[in-house]
Amino acid sequence: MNDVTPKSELNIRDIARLSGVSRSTVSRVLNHAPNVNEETRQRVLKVIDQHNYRPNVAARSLVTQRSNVLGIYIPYLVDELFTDPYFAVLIQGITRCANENNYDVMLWLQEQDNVGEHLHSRVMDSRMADGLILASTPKYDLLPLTLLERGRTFVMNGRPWHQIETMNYVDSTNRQGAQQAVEHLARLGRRRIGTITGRLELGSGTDRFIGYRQALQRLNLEVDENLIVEGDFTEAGGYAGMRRLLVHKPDAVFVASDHMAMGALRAIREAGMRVPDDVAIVGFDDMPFATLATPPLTTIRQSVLRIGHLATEGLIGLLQGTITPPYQVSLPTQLVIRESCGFPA
Amino acid sequence: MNDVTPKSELNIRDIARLSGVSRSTVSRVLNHAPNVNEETRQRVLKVIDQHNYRPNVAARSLVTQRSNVLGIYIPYLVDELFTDPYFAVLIQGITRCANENNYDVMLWLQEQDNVGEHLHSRVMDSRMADGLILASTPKYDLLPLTLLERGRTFVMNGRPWHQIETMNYVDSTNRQGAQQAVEHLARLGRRRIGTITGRLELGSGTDRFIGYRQALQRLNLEVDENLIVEGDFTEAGGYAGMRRLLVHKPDAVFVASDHMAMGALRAIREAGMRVPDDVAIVGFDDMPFATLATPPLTTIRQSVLRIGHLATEGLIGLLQGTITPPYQVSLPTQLVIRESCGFPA
DNA sequence: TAGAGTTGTGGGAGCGGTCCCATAAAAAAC
DNA sequence: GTTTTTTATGGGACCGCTCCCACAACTCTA
Repeated sequence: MNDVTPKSELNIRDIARLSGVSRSTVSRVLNHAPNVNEETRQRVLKVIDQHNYRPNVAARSLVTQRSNVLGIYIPYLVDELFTDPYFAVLIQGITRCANENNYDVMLWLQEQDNVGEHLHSRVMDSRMADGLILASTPKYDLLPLTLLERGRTFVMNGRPWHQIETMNYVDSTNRQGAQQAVEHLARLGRRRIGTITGRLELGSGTDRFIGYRQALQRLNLEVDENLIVEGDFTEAGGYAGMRRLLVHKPDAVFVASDHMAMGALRAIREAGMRVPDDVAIVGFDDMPFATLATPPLTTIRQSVLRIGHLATEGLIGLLQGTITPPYQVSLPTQLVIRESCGFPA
Repeated sequence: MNDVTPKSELNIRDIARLSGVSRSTVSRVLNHAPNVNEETRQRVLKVIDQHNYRPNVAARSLVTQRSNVLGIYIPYLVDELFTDPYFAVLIQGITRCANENNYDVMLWLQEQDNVGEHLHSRVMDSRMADGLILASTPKYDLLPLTLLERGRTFVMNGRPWHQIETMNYVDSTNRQGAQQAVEHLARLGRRRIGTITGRLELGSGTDRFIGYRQALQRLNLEVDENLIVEGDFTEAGGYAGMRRLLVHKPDAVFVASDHMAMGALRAIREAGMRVPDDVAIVGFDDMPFATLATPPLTTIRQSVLRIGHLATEGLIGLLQGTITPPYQVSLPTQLVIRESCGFPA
């Protein structure tokens, strides 16, 4: 069928024979073990190099019981409508840290159809990954519990919904972030502060919403249900949400993600209103495009790259036993003031 | 170090013992081999289910010499400035098709620092993946040649720069697409048609530029070097490019990607000019956000999801011997008329 | 009813590594 | 100069699976 002669791979015995030593010695060279004569080592390395020999990973992991592979599980349809850069950046952060530590990365994405079961069994079946990172798992997704039950090692990105005491996770301080946003708007004299929430079945969505309410209460501002619209973290959701919100004439809106904020800005522009003059906007995430918005977006910064990095670092630590579970990290957020909410007087 | 007792995994012998058959029979059940008594099969399946047994992938691939893993290689820094949804969608297309065919997906991303060597050796060393998909490889990236030399199976996304006769690839008809764009602008009466090119060390960048020139020549329009600006496929590049272009007063611009077109629109807006009245714009890609632009973007559609799908399908076919190399696919593009270039009279 | 074919099952070898243990040679200690 | 320790190396067992071959029991054919 195939014209290419599959160059029969050499194995460790071949290398041993070619360099006149035993398999054990070759293995020692490969694994940087001590007690190998320098001359011998060089000889073996030369043969390895000449023949482009690479140890067979399957054989190696069969005996070591490790694969040096981390899995990323994204139970979240990468939105077709306006692809969310959040995940691209997160994946980047994870792979970078993984590669630095000599791990490769395996990817499991949610599909439209396999809403749960299929993907779960894929993830569970393939015992290929030593450990997993679960990206923003929704409330109804029970994979974390299953993994816990099976005794597998994993770190969640975003706080868990269940068994929070025992789970490993890295999260931003979403409540505090939302509070910062609302407090900033209040400080600028805004009083009718609305919100477009994120997906409430995600921890980040719920927590930012809670933070919003807490801030209003703390500031003794009325919580007007008309000024609360449920969004879904998409641009389209932000657009739709803002259109509904505008009817009730807010003078400021805390939008739970920059992505949605872009949609919100579009809706405001279309309505012929001005930002920040008529409506002030604060987003969340500080995505790369926040500075490019018109006007540039005031937002709450969280470093997604850093979240990915910390999650990976934690996972590797757990796997290697240098970290004792639970590994739980909260990353502070930061208010970034740009023009979409006007400057303080 | 670790409190969790690592639930000692059962192996095929355990399952055999527990269900009172031999390893061979369990193996037959696992692999849906014929000649297994129905009653026996059920008994074995029950034991497997009760104990959540999963065959060890390392052991299996050691003997079958297959891993059922595909690798994706992205030699392209996922841009921090304005993350390109192209890759997110491509990855989605690939993993979907891979999963449908019972393959898992491994990811290798370019990092800032490992500009070449590091990543290459990662990819080459890990013989874990049965085959690879290379996403938009630049001219100077010699990985395809190395892989070819080593006899490994891979499909390129975007046409190769070398050994084009023997390489497997899936590409859009970029030249024709660019021609469609320019011809459309000419048809609408535009004469000073400029372009912001993509990264010219990518096939797509070069081909779209070639298509632009060919179209002008075919239409007997002058090729004015002042109306040609080299871009890099980023939003920021589009913005910068358009600012330079505006000085020479084009009445239309073919922008080699929607992503750049967003930046171009921003530059035009800032300059106080109007689209399409003063400058008509045609993009390329038909990204999800093209409809959301102000004004909605006329563009050349290519289905990135489909490209990913076809590349994966091809790769799997090559691996399984149902496709004979070279596997070379060209996907037609399609002009999508929206408002950024005005409607035909 | 003997011979040939079919069906269901078990056991051995081997995939390509790692790691423990044995051992020879060299170096250090007394 | 003998004993002890260190250094360098080799060989066997094993990781958990697949696949080939052997073989028993049963069915079919003439």
